[in-house]
Amino acid sequence: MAQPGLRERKKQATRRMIADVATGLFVRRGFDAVTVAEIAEAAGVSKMTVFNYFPRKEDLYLDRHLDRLRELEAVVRDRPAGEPVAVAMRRYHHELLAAGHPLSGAVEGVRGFWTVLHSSPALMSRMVEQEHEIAKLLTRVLTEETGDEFQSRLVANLLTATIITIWHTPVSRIVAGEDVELVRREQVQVIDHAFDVLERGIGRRREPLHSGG
Amino acid sequence: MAQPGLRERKKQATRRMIADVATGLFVRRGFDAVTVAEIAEAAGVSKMTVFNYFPRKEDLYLDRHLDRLRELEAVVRDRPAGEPVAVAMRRYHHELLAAGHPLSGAVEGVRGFWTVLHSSPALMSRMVEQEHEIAKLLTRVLTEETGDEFQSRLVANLLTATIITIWHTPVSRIVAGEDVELVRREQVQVIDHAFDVLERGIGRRREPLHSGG
DNA sequence: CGGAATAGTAGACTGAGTACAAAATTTGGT
DNA sequence: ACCAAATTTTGTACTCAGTCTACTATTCCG
Repeated sequence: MAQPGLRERKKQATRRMIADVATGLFVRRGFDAVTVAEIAEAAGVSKMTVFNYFPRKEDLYLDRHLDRLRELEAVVRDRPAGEPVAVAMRRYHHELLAAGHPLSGAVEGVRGFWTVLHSSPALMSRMVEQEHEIAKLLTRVLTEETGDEFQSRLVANLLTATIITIWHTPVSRIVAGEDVELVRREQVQVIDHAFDVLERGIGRRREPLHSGG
Repeated sequence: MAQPGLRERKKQATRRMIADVATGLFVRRGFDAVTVAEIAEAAGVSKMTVFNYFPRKEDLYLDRHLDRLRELEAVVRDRPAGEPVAVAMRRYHHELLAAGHPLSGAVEGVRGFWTVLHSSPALMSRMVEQEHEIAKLLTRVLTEETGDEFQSRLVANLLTATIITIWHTPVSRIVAGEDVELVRREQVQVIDHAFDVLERGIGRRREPLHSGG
């Protein structure tokens, strides 16, 4: 079994350290007001090293992207045989929420995260690009599975739109000052409603969301 | 009535001229190989003037974006009372196709356009950002109409995913070398199939796309 | 230990985008 | 035709992200 080895462990530590230093500076002073040279200096490392680990400045802040991609790929690939993707994805999001995972969006920390994100067009742009990469990933995986590229891309794009909406909803509510615990509780219905619409289509009339129950 | 006036007419002419010069250079030599300074020089204008008209270099190439937003907004706003958005949007895309409009995607010119687009990550990123702006626009218009922001965002994002897929499909087929006329003819079904899935959901089994008929 | 990989450094360079103040042009009124 | 205000354009200098290259330090493994 591939024991990481000193070299690999040092690399991961350096990577984390740089990202943490950078995030700290971004949160305190805003994304645009911090230069990469400053980050390098504060992290005790050369500017080139920063770019070695993070090809773009924005990636210093949005550094969980690869993990997310890997997880979403696993959700699709490892689902029970014959189970529709939407079902697996719905379950996954319920689990994220139940586990209090930051990516569920219904978590205290998103307030600060979102504020920094919104302060910089460059960061927003990169985030949108990452969402696009989710769609590309899902397209690829589904195409491998079914062989029908058009249908796969359509489903992948719709699925991604659903995922994005599910994330955006609690985040904007929390940023708007709503109670985190309340948002968290109602998020169960948000997830179910979004996937209901995805599975049954926007052409069907449905109950309004907060109709009690 | 506000006759344009010399000043305004000159501005529009200058804008067009700069965009045309830039596009010409991009097509001939690739997006990244052309500097803004060069474009300015070739257009007989200062670099600052270029940035006056186009805030980002990428906007020199993707300069129809505002027009597109305005049209999509009109499609939603001016649809017959009570008609579902998806129906209006489906009709609009059939009309684009029938009119041989470049934005239908099923047109000879997309080959060159797409090649340049794909050659540059910066351009691709900007295009994705523009697609995101479509979703934001639709969210805003639908929210104004219904008052339900969550539902509006969900529908807007799904609608945008559908639109994107509808555009991407003929483009990638044409780039792959398929016959433009064939793609154009089959695009009618692509549009209908995509909107069927949007309206009826991905949970329903449907006929495969090319089952004849 | 010692040579091969690999990680990190220094510093110069490119090019997008901004700041600012001076110069040119259009406008509308007289 | 002329003038003054408003607006557009320009030149210049600047900042900063990101790249390139040649050099040094560290880790790996036999």
